[in-house]
Amino acid sequence: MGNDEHSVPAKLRALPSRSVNQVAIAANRLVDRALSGAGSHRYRYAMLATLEEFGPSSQANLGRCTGIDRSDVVAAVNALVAAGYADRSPDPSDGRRNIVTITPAGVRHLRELGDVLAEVQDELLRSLSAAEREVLVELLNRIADDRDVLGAARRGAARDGQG
Amino acid sequence: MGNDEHSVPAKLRALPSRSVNQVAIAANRLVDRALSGAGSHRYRYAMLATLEEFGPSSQANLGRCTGIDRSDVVAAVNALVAAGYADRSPDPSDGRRNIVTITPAGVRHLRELGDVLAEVQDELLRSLSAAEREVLVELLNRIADDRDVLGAARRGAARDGQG
DNA sequence: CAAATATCAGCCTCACTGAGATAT
DNA sequence: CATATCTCAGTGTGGCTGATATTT
Repeated sequence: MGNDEHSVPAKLRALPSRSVNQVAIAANRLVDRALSGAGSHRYRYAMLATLEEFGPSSQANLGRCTGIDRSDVVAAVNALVAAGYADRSPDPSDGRRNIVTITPAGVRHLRELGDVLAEVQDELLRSLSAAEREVLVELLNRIADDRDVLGAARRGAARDGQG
Repeated sequence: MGNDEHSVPAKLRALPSRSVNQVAIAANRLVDRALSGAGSHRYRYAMLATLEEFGPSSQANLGRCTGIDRSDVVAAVNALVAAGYADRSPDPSDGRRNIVTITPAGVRHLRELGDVLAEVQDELLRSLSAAEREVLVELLNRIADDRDVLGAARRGAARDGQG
């Protein structure tokens, strides 16, 4: 029989969509394990980071900034509020919206999770030099930005605010 | 309110695990749509490519080469056999194994899917130059190889065959 | 009326687990 | 006996859809 040692076919190694997916699987495994060990979750980190960097935000906007589905934002905000890491209050100037605000405890939690995640990235990327890591992230973000525009346009967003 | 135009926080943009996941989501969306349009599936392409490149193989080995779980290999092989793209027969020299072989129709199907996938890659990576695409794949494969060794070791594989 | 928001209820699939029967 | 293979049954969850109520 041809190949009883496991090696990946050239056709698959040369397929970017596949390589990126394999790495994403590994990355998510590491991240999810680490964050759940820290009593948190990918989505919550993303939302806390957004709230800290951009200030209070509607839930819809949180979804846009993080790429998390509107439907899942609800649950994640619930968790943040329940843990005391965020406050949710109705927007006085727009009755449709809730304004979500990060709390001091949320800021502390964000820092902790940031430390945890830094270790995870280091583990994930240990086979890459610092320069290579930068290149990788730059290329990935270029693709993500490119595709995200379409996604947002298709969904009819990217139209409110400073737009 | 801080940021009503949707832009991604720096903390998230600088997180490789996140960037890679965003791109993987976009990639899988494109690939799955295209392959299902061609009446096929990611897993089936991976297995056909493996069978063509390495020759007939046990199902367990197919799983190792493609990174597809043993459990999902069963269903994918079923589909290939039902479509006439592969044959499955018991291994005369090892009663535990099935030997899976690609058929001529399977080879033709593989080529078709290869064409479809080439277009998809081009669409996914349209914001990158040819050189950048190569760099991206090289870096991703380095990570995947690195992490895969561990995964295989943890699972107790990478022990049979040529060692 | 059209469009945006928050929420809920639920879907599908992928990656994965556990256990079994069989064979080495 | 320990280990490997194939198979099935089932799980968790991530990303997503559809619908509703509310407000703009």
